[in-house]
Amino acid sequence: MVLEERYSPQKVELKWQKYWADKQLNKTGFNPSQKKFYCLEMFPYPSGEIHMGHVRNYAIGDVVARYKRMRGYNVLHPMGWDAFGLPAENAAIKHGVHPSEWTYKNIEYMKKQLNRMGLSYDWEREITTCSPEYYKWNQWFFLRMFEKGLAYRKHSYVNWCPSCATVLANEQVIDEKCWRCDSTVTQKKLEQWFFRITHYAEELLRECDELRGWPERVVLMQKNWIGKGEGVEVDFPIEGMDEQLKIFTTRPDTLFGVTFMCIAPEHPMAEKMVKDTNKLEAVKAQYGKEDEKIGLFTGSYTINPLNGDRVPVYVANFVLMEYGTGAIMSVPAHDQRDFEFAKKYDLPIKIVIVPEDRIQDTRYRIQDKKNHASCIMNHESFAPDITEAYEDEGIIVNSGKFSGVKSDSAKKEIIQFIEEKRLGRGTINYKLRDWGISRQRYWGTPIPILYCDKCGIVPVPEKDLPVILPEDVRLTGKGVSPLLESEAFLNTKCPKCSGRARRETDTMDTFVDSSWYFVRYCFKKGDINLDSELLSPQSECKYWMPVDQYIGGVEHAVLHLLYSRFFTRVMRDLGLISTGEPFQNLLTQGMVIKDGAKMSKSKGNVVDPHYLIEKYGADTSRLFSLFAAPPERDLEWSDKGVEGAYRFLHRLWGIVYKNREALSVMRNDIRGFDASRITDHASLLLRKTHQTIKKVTTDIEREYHFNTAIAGLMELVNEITSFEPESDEDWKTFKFAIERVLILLSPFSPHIAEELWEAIGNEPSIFEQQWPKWDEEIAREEEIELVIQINGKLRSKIMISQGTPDDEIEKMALEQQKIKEIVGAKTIKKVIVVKGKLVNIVIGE
RNA sequence: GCCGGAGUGGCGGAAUUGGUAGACGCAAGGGACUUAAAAUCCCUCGUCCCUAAAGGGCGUACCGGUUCGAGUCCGGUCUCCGGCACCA
Repeated sequence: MVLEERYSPQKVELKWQKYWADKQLNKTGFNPSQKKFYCLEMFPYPSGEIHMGHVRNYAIGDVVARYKRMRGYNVLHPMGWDAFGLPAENAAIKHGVHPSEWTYKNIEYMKKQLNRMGLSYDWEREITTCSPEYYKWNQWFFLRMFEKGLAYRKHSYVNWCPSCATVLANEQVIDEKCWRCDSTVTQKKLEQWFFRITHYAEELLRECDELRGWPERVVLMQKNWIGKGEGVEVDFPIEGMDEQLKIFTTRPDTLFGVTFMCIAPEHPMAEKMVKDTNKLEAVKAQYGKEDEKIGLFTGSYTINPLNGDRVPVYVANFVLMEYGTGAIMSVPAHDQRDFEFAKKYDLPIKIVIVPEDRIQDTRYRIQDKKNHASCIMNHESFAPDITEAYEDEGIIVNSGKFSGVKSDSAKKEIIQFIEEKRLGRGTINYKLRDWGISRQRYWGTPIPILYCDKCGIVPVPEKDLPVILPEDVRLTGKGVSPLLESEAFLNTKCPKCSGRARRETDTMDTFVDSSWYFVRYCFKKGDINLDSELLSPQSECKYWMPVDQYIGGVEHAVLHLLYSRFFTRVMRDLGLISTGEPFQNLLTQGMVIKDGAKMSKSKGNVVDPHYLIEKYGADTSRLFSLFAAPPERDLEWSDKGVEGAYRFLHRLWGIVYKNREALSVMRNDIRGFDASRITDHASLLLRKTHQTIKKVTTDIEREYHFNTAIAGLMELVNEITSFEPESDEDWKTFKFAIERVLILLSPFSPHIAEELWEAIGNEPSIFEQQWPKWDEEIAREEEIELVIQINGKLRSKIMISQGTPDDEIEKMALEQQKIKEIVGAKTIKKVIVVKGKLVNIVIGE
């Protein structure tokens, strides 16, 4: 209880961290009658040390959790470890330490660091994804999805790093290079396990509109990622063959402008049409290369079913097999890619859309009389002089009975025509692809599948879960997947026929782990039966889900967040949970920047949180990172700014120290005090205190604008500093102001708030206090500053009392000496009075 | 290229619904205390003109518009950042 003169954060912080842990203040209660709040921050990868991004992320989350607790919510605020992943394998290769050992050691250290920050986690719900008791359920979900056809195996092209000998996820490919070893990534065809996320494409897209608590840009990124395209599939008969070429287009209004066709190198028809396999292989090798469009004439022609045009078919490296039908119609006049291709291979260009304002230009109109087919055959272009494709809307020309129609209505008419004539049908395509989850790595969840010579693909029976990741493997970083070399793991018996079977050696993408961890937090840690826990009618999950506030970096805007939305829907459809949307509100915090760039070791601009906390303490570190910018914006790090935050806490400490005796002796009977006996200067402080309670509360509620909330607290502390109590009522007001400051500060800088709270004679813990309320009456200013403008320019200010009627305000303004001088003999045209704010006098020349 | 977001003092940022631009903090300058320094405290601090004090002009990337009044709304331009990128 004896307050030291000098604020030493180390002492204070360790003291209270121990106290909170002993008292189990952060333990989650389960009380279905109490309103709940699930506050979650994205869990870290245990790389070894926390960085400033973590400090910021977790400081924000901790403020939310502590604030909501004080607002009377039952708060779930858990933490865990995204513990599978390649860095552990790299460490193993480099230092010869087992990934498991490396990971658990990192977790131990990082947990200490998080605790040193004073974060209010309930560690009884800690998750470690690399523990069998966790990843067992990855496997369990996999089996359920396999049963439902949501997990399947297929051949596809994947990003392949030849040096690391593994598949890479899209986000691990940076400018066509491997993020780890910088070698050029190639496309490789591999058989892989996929989750059928596309099954939920429409729902995931549609329900984006329900994500009202998400930042708009993140929702938009998800929408774009899913990429719905509405169009039409059309069958083009192939000349001399009994087959049709099915194409997809979103531009049926350009169907009459088709002058050639392109198919993907992997398209089944390519091999049938192209005789020279060497040439076809050459195009295949260039598949997906963006620098150059390469084509190969197949020798075949198709007939445009709308106008009978005979058009050549090309194999082209830029046509994607994965989207649409793998075949496109090419309209060089109205698609820039087709235009470039046409120019390169000297193919005809036919205009079918003219901008509305150029419809009188005769060059575009006359073609209908000509024989299209012969024009194309003779390479006589309809539009020899254009330099680029016209991709916008306009009037349809050269398109038979559709000529003269505006392109947007032509789209509908042509689709209708196609469907009536049974030439094709309206379709929807999505850019979203199924999620490839196979990784040729060791440190991940084994995929619970067996390959039996007789029975084929056999799922591991549920009772045999988990399929344990073997410990005794050799990690070299070269050659094949490490699990392939573990004989004991690889060879097993088929559960169906008891014959010889081989295990799947690929492991799961670590994004699987993080796609449902928020559900696992709803229960205590340890080896639980998640299945029956979830299905129990009293399931804690029903109470806690969905997450009320999720906080993390914007770099997961699509991947992790989209996967989680998908997984949650799968769990819902399996009857395990009732909500489909996992995160009610999402806050994406900005990056921590220094010297204009993201902190990174290679740039040498890293601030080490360990050093920071050693020097200034957790309270200062937290306070600065919350004060320097609003959470969603990038935060420019400033060592001097940290000093400023430190000074502020020192100053507060100093005030309390100076008055410690008087403050602690005084009884806390503030509620009963007589406001009529209060002195003028004390009533100003009292008002400011109520105004600050209001400001801090509304700033937190207003999208967590902690920076302005803290600024408000600084203002109040400035006033307290210059306040000198004399009478009893003064002292009471003074103590009241300090107490409010401490409670309002406590979510931001918890330790110092707790220490000073105790020092002025209160029982800990300050976190058992209710969040203060303000009195609107007391907070209201009696007098307001009225701004007087003339023609919108500020000319004078006067003090008036609150609630002065408009006509009186007007009169007072016009009577001002200065205003009279300016107005002089000029006519007053109009006077505008804005209540409580200003008067604008409009005068003539 | 397409889709977003943002441009405010020397700096980080305030200004919540169209109503006093620059809260709060940092830096800088001046002063007090000190043998001295650090720490602390006090004052100044967008810019230009002018003044003895006062005043006044300009100012939220740039150009224009709406309005009694625009950082805020509308149209156009420029710059920076982010996402997607041969998706037919």
